[in-house]
Amino acid sequence: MDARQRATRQALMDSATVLLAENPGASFVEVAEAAGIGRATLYRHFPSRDDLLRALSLEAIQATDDATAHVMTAATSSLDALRLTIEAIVPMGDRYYFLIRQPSISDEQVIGQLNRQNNELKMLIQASQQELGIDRDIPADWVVLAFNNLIYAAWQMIGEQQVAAADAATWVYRTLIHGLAPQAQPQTQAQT
Amino acid sequence: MDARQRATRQALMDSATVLLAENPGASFVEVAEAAGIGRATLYRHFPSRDDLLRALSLEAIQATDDATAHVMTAATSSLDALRLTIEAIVPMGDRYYFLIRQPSISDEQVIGQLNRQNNELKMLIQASQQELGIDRDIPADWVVLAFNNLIYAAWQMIGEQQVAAADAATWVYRTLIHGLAPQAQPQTQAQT
DNA sequence: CATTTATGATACAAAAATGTCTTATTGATT
DNA sequence: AATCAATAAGACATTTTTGTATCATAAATG
Repeated sequence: MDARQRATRQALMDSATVLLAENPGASFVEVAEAAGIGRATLYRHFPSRDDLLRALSLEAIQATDDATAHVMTAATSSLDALRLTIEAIVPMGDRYYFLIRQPSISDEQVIGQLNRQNNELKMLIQASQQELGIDRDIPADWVVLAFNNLIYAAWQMIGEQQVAAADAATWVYRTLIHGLAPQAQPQTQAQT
Repeated sequence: MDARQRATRQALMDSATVLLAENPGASFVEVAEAAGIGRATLYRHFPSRDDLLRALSLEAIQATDDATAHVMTAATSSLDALRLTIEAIVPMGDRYYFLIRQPSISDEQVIGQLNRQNNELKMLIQASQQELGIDRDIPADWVVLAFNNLIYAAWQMIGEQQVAAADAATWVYRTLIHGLAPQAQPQTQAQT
């Protein structure tokens, strides 16, 4: 029954994720071309555009869950968990980017899963605020938005400037937690 | 010749900016409906979709230029100029958001203007690095991306969470420069 | 008030996108 | 090697989108 079917399906989903991340309005003709398969085959796998979007979204959500599964056990603090999460997600590239950029996800399940992920992130942030790793005066919702958009910035940086994912992840964490002003040096203060 | 023509044109561009910022793939039917005008009138003003996109882009670029025109003379330092720029742009909402979200701008002039704006921002950032307001070890391109995406985050925050633009602008600057960790207090250190 | 001019409504045509179906071919499976 | 399943290619119908043209109406200008 299956062998090349699973192969084409995976190749299809991979190329579609990349394509739709860059151009969310791409047509099914373009999706099929990008995957190097016939349009009929595309429809056989995904009867409608919504089906494809839904499958790609759920796969991306699952992939981010997998990538961050180890975080809670490995982290020494909530702030450290945040750092590990960034390091896990930034290298995922298009997969996560796809989730952010998609404007019209109307599927119940997808929306539910996205809300769950955002809530988990928010709770992690609130825990960090309890532990005084993040200022309690900052709304947790702002931290969530800043987090997501800095991840997006990292994706752009990797794509446009050819930098390593690990470097980009470092900058995301640095920006989010310490900002880009020069770090206070733990050495002799400068005299006037 | 003109009177209601300019009126409808402005109302049209305003509503189109909002609509296309939220849904970049909106059809001309939707654009006309959102503006409350006939589809024929829309085509009379903008013969093609590209014409509309181009006009909206150039208007948005001009608007951001206007909003930041005072910055260079009013700023006390490059870092202060960055702060003033954030405070000027964040309240612009959809206008600036429109510029970021539009995926397919192929117009030469628009691309040129966007590059100019990004270059001006980059030079301001490099000046801040010279003045030690921003760490010289951070790539200026990263600061540019972080800047733009945090502005975007501010727009989301204002729209979703009903916060004041001034507050959002504060958080953007705080995140970008100092990060979200608790600020070092200039008072007696806590004893163990 | 008369004339010009933008507009709304509608009709129409061309193109693109979506979705279904059939047939021959190619690649797995046994 | 024989069979079965998946695919490519293409025909076809439907819907959406885009763009043009016409005409009557309403509003601004002189």
